[in-house]
Formats: sequence, C-alpha cells, structure tokens
Amino acid sequence: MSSLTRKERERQQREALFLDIAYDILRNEGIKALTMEKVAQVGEYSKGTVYGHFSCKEDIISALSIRTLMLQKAMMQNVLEGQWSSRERILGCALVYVLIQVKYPRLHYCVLSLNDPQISTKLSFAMQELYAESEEQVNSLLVDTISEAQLVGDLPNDTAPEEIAYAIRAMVFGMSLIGHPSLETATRSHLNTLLDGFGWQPLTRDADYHHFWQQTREELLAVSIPEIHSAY
Amino acid sequence: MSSLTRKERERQQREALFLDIAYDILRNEGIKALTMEKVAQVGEYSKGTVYGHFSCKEDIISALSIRTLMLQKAMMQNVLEGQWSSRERILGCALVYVLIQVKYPRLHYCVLSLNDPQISTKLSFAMQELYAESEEQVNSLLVDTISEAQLVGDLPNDTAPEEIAYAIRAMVFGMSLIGHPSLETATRSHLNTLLDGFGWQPLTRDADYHHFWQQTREELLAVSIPEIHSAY
DNA sequence: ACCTGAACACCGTTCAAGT
DNA sequence: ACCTGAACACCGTTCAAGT
Repeated sequence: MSSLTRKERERQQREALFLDIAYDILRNEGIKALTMEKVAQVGEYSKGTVYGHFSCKEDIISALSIRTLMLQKAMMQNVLEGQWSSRERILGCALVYVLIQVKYPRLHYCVLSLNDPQISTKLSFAMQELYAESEEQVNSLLVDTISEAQLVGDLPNDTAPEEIAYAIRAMVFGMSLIGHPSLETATRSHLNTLLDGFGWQPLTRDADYHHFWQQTREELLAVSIPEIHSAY
Repeated sequence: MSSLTRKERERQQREALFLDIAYDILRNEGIKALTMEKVAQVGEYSKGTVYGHFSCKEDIISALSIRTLMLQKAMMQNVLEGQWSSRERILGCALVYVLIQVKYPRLHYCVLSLNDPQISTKLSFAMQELYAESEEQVNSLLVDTISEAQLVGDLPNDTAPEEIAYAIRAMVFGMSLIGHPSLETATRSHLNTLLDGFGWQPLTRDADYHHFWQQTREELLAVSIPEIHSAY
C-alpha cells in the first residue's frame, strides 16, 4: 500500500471520529451545544482541522443525516427481503421510518434546517450531491414497492407511485414531527387508513396488520439498529 | 385615561413594531439574519429594550407564531361559517393550513425549533402558555368539526376525533414540510384519500370537492390573508 | 503537505450607569 | 421607572505561521 492510501485511511477515520463526536453532542446536549469548537476539542484536533473535513457546521449535520439514511435504507432492504404481501412491505418501510425517527429525533429535526436556501448553499457541493442521492435511494425503495403493488393488482394504478410515496412519507414524517404519546401505534393505524383510502388490498378490515407490525418491529430492533457510531 | 394606560399602549405598539420588524427580516433574509441586534437597530431602540419585551430570540419566533395561529383561526372560522357539508368543512380547514404555510414558509419551519426542550425552556412562561393555548384553539376547531361529522353520521365514530385531527394535521403538515411542486393540489388529493379511508361521507367518488376547494381558496385569498404586519 | 491556534467579526445576554 | 450601550462570553470562519 502506498503512503497516500494510509493517509487517506487516516483521514477517513478522523472524519468518522468527528461524526461520532458530533452525534454524541447532538444526542446528549442538543443542537445548540453542537459547535465546531467542541467537536475539535473533544476530538483533540484544532478547529482548522475540522474545517478541513466539513465546510461548515451544517455540513456535519448533513453528513450525519446521510449516515442515518444509509441505515434506514439497509433496514428497509431487510424488511423487503421477507415474504410479505405488497401492503405489508410498504407498512414495513413506514415502520423503519418511525423507528429511525424515534431513535434519532434531534437529528431528524436538524435535517429540516438544510432546506433553508440560506443554509443549503453553504454546504459543500459534494455533500449536497451525496445527500440528494441518499434521499433518492431511500425513496426509490418506496416507489418500487408501490409500483410492484400496482403491477400485481393489489393497488389501483390511477395515481402515480411517486405521488403515493409522497403521501406516505408526508404522513409518517408529519406524525413523528408533531409527536404522539403512542407514535408507533398511531402511525400503524393512520397509515393503514390512508392505504385503505388508496384501495390497497387487502384492506384493514380483511387482514391483521397488527401482527406483522409487531413481528417486524422486534426483528428490526434486534438486528438492525446498532448505535450509528463506534466508541471513541 | 391614566398615564399608566398610555404607557401600556405605547408598550404594546412598540412590541408590535418589533414583531413587524422581526417578521420582515425573517421573510426577506431568513432565520440566520434575524438577530436581536438587528431588530433593535431597525426599530431604533437599544438591545436592552428589545429584551424588555422578549426574553430571548426564540421568544420573538414564538410571538410571531402566535400571531399566525390567530390568523389561521380566523380564517378557519370564516370557512366554518359557510353552509358546507362536514367533509367540505374539514377540507376547508386543511386548505387554510396550506395557504398559511405557503404564505409563511420560513416561520412554520422556525416554529419547529420551539419543540427542542433546550430551547422551549428559554421562553418566557407567559409566552409558553399563550402559545399552547393558541395551538389548542386552532386544533379545537378541527376536533369540533370532526365530532359534528360523527354526530350527524357522516363519519364512523370508531376513532376518536382527536386522533382523526392528529392524522389530518400530520398529513397536511408533512406535505408542506417536504414540499411539492403543486402543494395545494397534492394536499387536496391526498387528504381526500385519507378522508375516504376514514369513511367520511360523501366519498371522493361521490362528490366534487375540486369545485369547493377552488371557490373557498379564492374567497380566503381575497378576504382573509392580509400581510400580518402593518407598515412601519 | 498538513495542522495549528491566534485573530476577526458577529451575536446573545447582562447590568451598571444615565435620564 | 425606564432606557441605554458598554462589556462579556461564545461561536463560526479564516489564514499566516509553524512543523
């Protein structure tokens, strides 16, 4: 291995270290406590070095969000591997959304700030690209699942898959942002209502989605939600 | 009138001035540009005077949000005065949500920050109370409309009105936060799907909600959305 | 070539001093 | 009693100097 490769490896390790630190601060002390200075201090590097990795504070949040989106994608793929009906598959994807948002609540809120043009323009170009791609990948899993449901006739095809995916994301997203004392139950229940509205077979009255939901929930929690960061 | 009353009046006028200024900055330059210093400067007062009205920066955002909630409430009451079916009434309320969120996009995003405990604890107690009450008032309009629909038999009563209101808010809220090239149309369409799922009569296939939506939209835009602030 | 940390600008918040 | 603005702490960002 050349020297450059070792350098590159060290650089990536350091970047991961900074992200681990940033996420820990965010989780334990909130967004206001997440500062470039603190990340540098805890990591025992200078501020300049942190800026060598992230162009600004929002770049860090963006990178954290990308890591979470990748986890979300992996969890959804995990669900989609199972032998489930099309409607169970989409419910499983929604369940992943909820579990992720319950697990990383502060992060999901911070990500919204990236929509502000005044902020998103500060992101490094590479990070913007990567973020858009990650979101697209997760959304594709939804859209593909919906398309398949229409193909096999479980779901009327008078509405475009992208539109149905949008409605589902909006609903799940909105519920976790507003908050609910029993968020998972509420999500299962109200999302099923929406799917009934779309005419997605079998309708709630003809199937027991409660059981699928619980089982998938246990499996996902047991297997697929490690802490995002390694110890440092 | 006593001197105290005049003082009080002047104080309220100044508070309104600060809010007008804050909203203008937020709208034109974004949340990052909204600083206590700038509000003071533009208003030609000292920073200390601004702090005499608002305990912190978030207090201002909270106050702005309360003003918007009051406008939202007035618009919803405007819709609810009309002779509409129960389902049209709830659609009208949702339309108000969308119009408000399109009109004050940055504000609606900022309000989310108030959910962070690290931030909400900084708000003055009076402001916290007022904010909670304003939200409650708007939500009550939804809940009451839903209850009435169940009473007259337009809507099955196997789900609590509060839960249905939650689902509706989540969906509309989520859609405007995620964004959509045709937000109003998407909201009308997908919300109707959700209402169909709840079994809210008459179902989409049996009624023309498009026409109601357009008409109400025109009326609301013509009558009820003044700029929130007076010129200063 | 890479890393440092001093330096600058800016902002939130407080409070002693002035009117 | 009310208002001011200097003062302090803190943070984002840059960059000349060091290794």
